[in-house]
Amino acid sequence: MMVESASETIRSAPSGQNGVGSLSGQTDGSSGGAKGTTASGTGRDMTTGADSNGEMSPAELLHFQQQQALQVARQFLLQQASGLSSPGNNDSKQSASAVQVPVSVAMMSPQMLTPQQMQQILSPPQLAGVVVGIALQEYYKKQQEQLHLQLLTQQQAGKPQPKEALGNKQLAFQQQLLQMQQLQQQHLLNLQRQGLVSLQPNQASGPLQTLPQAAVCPTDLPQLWKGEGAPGQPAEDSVKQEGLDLTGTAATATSFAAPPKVSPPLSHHTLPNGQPTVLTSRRDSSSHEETPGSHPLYGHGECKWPGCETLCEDLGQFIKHLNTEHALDDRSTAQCRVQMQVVQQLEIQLAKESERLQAMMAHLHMRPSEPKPFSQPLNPVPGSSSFSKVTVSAADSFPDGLVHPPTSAAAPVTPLRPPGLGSASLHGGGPARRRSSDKFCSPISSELAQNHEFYKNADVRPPFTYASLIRQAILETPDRQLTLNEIYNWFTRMFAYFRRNTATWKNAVRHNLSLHKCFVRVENVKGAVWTVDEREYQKRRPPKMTGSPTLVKNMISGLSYGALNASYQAALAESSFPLLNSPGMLNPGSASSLLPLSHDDVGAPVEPLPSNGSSSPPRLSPPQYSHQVQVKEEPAEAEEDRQPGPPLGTPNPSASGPPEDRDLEEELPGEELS
DNA sequence: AGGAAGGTAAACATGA
DNA sequence: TTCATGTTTACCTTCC
Repeated sequence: MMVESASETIRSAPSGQNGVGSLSGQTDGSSGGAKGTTASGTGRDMTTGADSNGEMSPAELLHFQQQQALQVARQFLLQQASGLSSPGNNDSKQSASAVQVPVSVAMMSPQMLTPQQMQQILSPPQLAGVVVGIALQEYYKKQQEQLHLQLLTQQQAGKPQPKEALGNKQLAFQQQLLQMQQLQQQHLLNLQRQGLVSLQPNQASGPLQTLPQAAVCPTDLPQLWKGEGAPGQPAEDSVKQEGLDLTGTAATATSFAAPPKVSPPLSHHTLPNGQPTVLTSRRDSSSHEETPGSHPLYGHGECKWPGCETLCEDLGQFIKHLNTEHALDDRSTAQCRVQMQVVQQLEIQLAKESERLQAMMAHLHMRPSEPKPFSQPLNPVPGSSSFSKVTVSAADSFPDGLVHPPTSAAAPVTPLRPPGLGSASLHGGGPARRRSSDKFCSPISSELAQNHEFYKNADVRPPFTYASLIRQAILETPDRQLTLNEIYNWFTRMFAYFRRNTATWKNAVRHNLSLHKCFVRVENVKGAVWTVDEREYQKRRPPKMTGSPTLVKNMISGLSYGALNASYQAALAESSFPLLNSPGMLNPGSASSLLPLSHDDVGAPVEPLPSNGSSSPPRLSPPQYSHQVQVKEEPAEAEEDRQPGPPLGTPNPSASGPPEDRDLEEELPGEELS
């Protein structure tokens, strides 16, 4: 049975059922890998093209390459001089894989690293050395290729070139290469000393191979792109990547270059559901600023070609400039290759990060103490007990009121339990059925408002009961009514968790709708819609009064709704004000929905309800549904509910309660009390 | 230990 | 017939 449900989930999810088809690809990471492969292949193609499409004469080419080599060497020496060892020696533990830097930090951090934080980690000055190493490697290879090309060209073309001249040049070039090799080795040793590289004997000749995950710091790329230019430029300036705008096509993938334009490096590559878009995202990111009359390499009146910045008045001029200055030549090709390498590195890193994200999310689906084997993160077994025990205490509002859940990296943010909430957050090893918000203080609307993005992206089961979720879904709508399918859609829209196991939770939703009296089915012209009877909902579950269960019980059984309502407020005053004051409460969606609700549910008990007689729908919450409300009518209970006159002097918000009070009232329901 | 609440599964009915 | 919707029951787990 479970298997069937799971398979159904798998089938139904991509089918777009209930309008969630757009989410179907969220967990499919294969595309990224495929694209990555494509990128690699393209890179090789480009390399080949560079070799075969050279238009410069060998002498020019050699000169050009030498200039580049010198420039790179200069930068390298600068890096050496400025000291790659940056502030934290602890960084020396960031070994071979620079990716491990965010890994360790992220894992140790109580909160997930934001892309900005990752950026800070990935692009500190010490990483410049890595980049220089890559640059050296790149240009070293290129020099070799060009040298080989030169030789081939000369042999085939049979150009009558003085052997001596060529020999001298080759000699000088080879010396240069030798120098570069030495620099490479020196650089490698330097990196090794600092722990940036774990040197392996067979890789000593190629730093790049030792840095497969090295985070290419694009801030250094301009140095490469500008390598042949401004030879007299002070080295310091070359490090500053001054004025470089990397927001063009090439740099959008690495747009975390210049500080003012700092943007999360991964955010551009991560869909809201957390899936990397890899290459497509590069296109997207480059095209996002593309307008019908623009060009991805043209923006803000200047050429966005890496290291160019040539001012162009209009697009036409730019096109002309592009065709003249950035035609297909070795230089452009080399720049492309550099850029591709950057992209490749980022893709590798992205793949690593995505993998880590999956592992983290999978981990979060298991309780830490859960000895069960690692379950399939992307397709949890529906109905399994382990699945039910997912409850990461995401309901716990973060004390700082921040929305910790990420907006870009698909919420690896672990909803870590705020220390201050103590056991309430744990709710005792909480299986999902003990939704924290149901029994404790976190209001669902507040919680959802605060962690909306998190639940939207992270495959974490929301710590709310189905009933509270359904209620929230209904209350969020202006009309306070939803069809079943709309409720489904709300679930899938709001919670990544509910984008799978559709058969399970949909059944649960229907079950809850039918089971709980607080959900009223209203026959509409179009069909049936579901509304919420707040009174029933609040009556449904008693507030968990701290320290006095008996009191609660007495209240439930003996007091009228008004008294209960008063107790709600008392409890609220004690426990929930901080939460209610949280920014989440000001969420427009929830707030807008709260006001009328308060009017409805709070006012109802005090109003002379029986005006409609006992036959009237007792749980007719929304006034607009004065028409036929049917189903699930419990006249007896309704009569009970209608015992007017809150004896305990319940504040009657329906009379003249300020909106704030109404909001508070709305948040009063038992589930939101502690 | 037992009840309450909630989650899950399933059977069944109904209507489009 | 199939599917969505709705109802109901049963069983389970967890908490109190």
